[in-house]
Amino acid sequence: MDAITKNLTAAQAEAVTHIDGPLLIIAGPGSGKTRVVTHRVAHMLSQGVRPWQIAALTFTNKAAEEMRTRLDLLAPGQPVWMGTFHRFCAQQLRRYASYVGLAENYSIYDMSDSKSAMKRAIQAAGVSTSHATPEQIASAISNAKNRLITPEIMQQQSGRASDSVAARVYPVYQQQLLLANAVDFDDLLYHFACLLRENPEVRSELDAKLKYIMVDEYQDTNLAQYAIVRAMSVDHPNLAVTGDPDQSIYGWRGADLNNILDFEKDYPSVKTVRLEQNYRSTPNILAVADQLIRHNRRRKAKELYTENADGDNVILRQYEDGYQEADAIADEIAAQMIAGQAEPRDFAIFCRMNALTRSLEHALRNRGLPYQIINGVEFYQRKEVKDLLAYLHLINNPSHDVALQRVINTPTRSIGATTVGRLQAFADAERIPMLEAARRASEIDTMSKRAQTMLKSFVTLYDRLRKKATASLEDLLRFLVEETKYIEFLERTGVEKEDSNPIANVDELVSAAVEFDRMHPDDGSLEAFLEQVALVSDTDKFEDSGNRVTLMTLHAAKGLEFPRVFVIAVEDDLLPHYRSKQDDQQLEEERRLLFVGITRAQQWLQLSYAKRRSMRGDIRVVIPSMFLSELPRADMNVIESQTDRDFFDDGADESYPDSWDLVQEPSPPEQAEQEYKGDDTSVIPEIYRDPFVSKPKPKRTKPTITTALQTASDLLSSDRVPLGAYREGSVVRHPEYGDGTITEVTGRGPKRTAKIRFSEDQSEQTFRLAFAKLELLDTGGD
DNA sequence: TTGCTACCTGTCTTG
DNA sequence: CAGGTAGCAA
Repeated sequence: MDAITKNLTAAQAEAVTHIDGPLLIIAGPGSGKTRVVTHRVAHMLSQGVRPWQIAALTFTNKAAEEMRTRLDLLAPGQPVWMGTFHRFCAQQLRRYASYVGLAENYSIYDMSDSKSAMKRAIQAAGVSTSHATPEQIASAISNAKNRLITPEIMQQQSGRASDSVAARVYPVYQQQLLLANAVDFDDLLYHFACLLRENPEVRSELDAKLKYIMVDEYQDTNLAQYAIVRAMSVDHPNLAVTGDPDQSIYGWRGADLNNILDFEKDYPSVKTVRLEQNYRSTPNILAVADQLIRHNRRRKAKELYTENADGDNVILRQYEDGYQEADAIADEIAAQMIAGQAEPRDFAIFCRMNALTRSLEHALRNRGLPYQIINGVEFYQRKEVKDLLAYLHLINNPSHDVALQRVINTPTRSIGATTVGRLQAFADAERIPMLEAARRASEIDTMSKRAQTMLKSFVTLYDRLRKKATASLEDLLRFLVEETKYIEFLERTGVEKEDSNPIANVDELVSAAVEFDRMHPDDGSLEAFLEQVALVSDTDKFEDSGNRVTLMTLHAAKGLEFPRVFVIAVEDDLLPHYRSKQDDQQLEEERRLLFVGITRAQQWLQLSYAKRRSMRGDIRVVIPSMFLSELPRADMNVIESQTDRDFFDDGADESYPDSWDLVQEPSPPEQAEQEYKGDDTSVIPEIYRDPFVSKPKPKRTKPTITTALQTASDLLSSDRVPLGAYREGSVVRHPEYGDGTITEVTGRGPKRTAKIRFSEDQSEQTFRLAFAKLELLDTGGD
């Protein structure tokens, strides 16, 4: 026993000291899995294993970074390869690109890229979408790739109608991707797996080079990932996998639970270590989690236990509706913070769908509580960012047809759908990329002279940009924005943009480029930047640096832990999701999802549901999740909704939280905000500084006339006049219309509206008070 | 041929 | 509620 193993339990040490031969670590939640993995690497290094012989594969960049950080504490600066499956495959494919028909500068299509590529392929295949939507076709093809089914094999299998449609699109789609020198996410795994299968010399070379392979979250591997790992562990079967069948939540994207359940069959000489002691949660939380997961049939029995001290009971709480839920949770967070028990970073709020974070967001913002949302509208998905990235993609890879179609008329250059369609037809006929087709525009006889001229000038612009390809990213981006007059384009078209600030996003992208230049002084190529961008996910943006409440989906929560956790909307049709209720396996996966959520909590946990919830416009009566009835009441406090407000009595206004309505009575939430601000103001502005935090989105309700923004700073600024101060006779000033007098006030909450007669031209306009940029000059009353 | 508006439809989780 | 599409005006 050396220094590395001395602080470990017997089971942990057993796993850490096992170097050669297959190893299966069944690691329950909070069992110190990362600790074991990093100590194991450190131990291997101390025993003479060379760092470049080790590769650790994870599912998220976050997990890889965590591993890297913790290993650096034990064995600083060792070049052990750590990263996601997708990044690993992307790098290998750069080396072996020609083996699968790609060039080394191939592009990685993101979801929306592959979606448009799919649509084009469906068209080109001449397939009708009346029996299968493009999404269904895409999903069938994705499933095929995850199971390493080639287009030829898929065509031979006479499956369901949607499959046979997909089988016809599949080869066309792959053909077009190859022509565009591009891959989708599934291809990264698929191509590399096929490469290993068809090229024994490459396989054995990598097997020998990477003698020690580790896979994290092995329960989430699909067949392609399984095959990749398997292929690299034939001559040197020193494969160590960690996982927990109870935390498998990616079945819907091809993960095969059998990979871990049958690991012992695949590798007969395997050593299996079970880590069952939990170091994270209180016994109460663990008991609830354990009782829940016992209802699953397809699992390996596991005894979870902890020596941690008893904690608070788990709270199961009912609310009237989603808004009350949001307000009450925000109040609870504020209260726990004021009581000095906790700070924002201690809290996490989990939900099944991203859409559910909206009301929470609003409630937290109203109280000045700093928060971060892990998904939402992702920075790299925003239109202006995607536009500029598309230019970069096209500069890096002239065959990138999806990028070309995005930028060819952005900013508008009078190259419309018809022209693009003809260009595409010509490209398809000649089997050339569309940019190449544009160069030969004069050969396209169906095309008007005008369109040909426009295409020519686009190609000229492109060639000018392309000359800058080897400059620094910052220079390239600035040149690009300048040459395309992109800012002017945004200013011209973005007048009605009410959320987000597109120009600020452009600046943010430039900052990201500057940062990348700085971090990669040597290898800072355009290609590396684009790969980086393609392979970061929303989940990876989680940072513990800022002191903020975290909102995220249950899927994103895996692998993380928080002292205090709320799981919201534990309701039938949401959790379990209604599309999962038909199928037993899917239902069990939903149960595991809740299990993952519960086991993130260290000391305090609340599960909640509402009596009714408004979903996509209308309000529905809610049935609590069946999972709630499976939980042991001994470790829980069940709290039903106290207030019994009659929903229909109040009409539509009920659907807005009370805090909107500052007119009638000062609501408790506002008081909470005041108190909290007095207590500690330092945390509040922080959220608005961090460029990588999703910006608080203003409520989407469109103002009737005004284009004024309801910005977060408006909501937070203490000098904001309460809406109740606006009444008939008040004199106000509007930035555009000048001074005027309120002639009429109607509505409540966000709908509270004032009619204003402006003195300048005697015109009368109507404004929503919550949104209009009005300055109150005289209340006109007492 | 382009660009805008109004309607319609689907409906989740992600590298 | 939001993105995509169809239909219409310029």
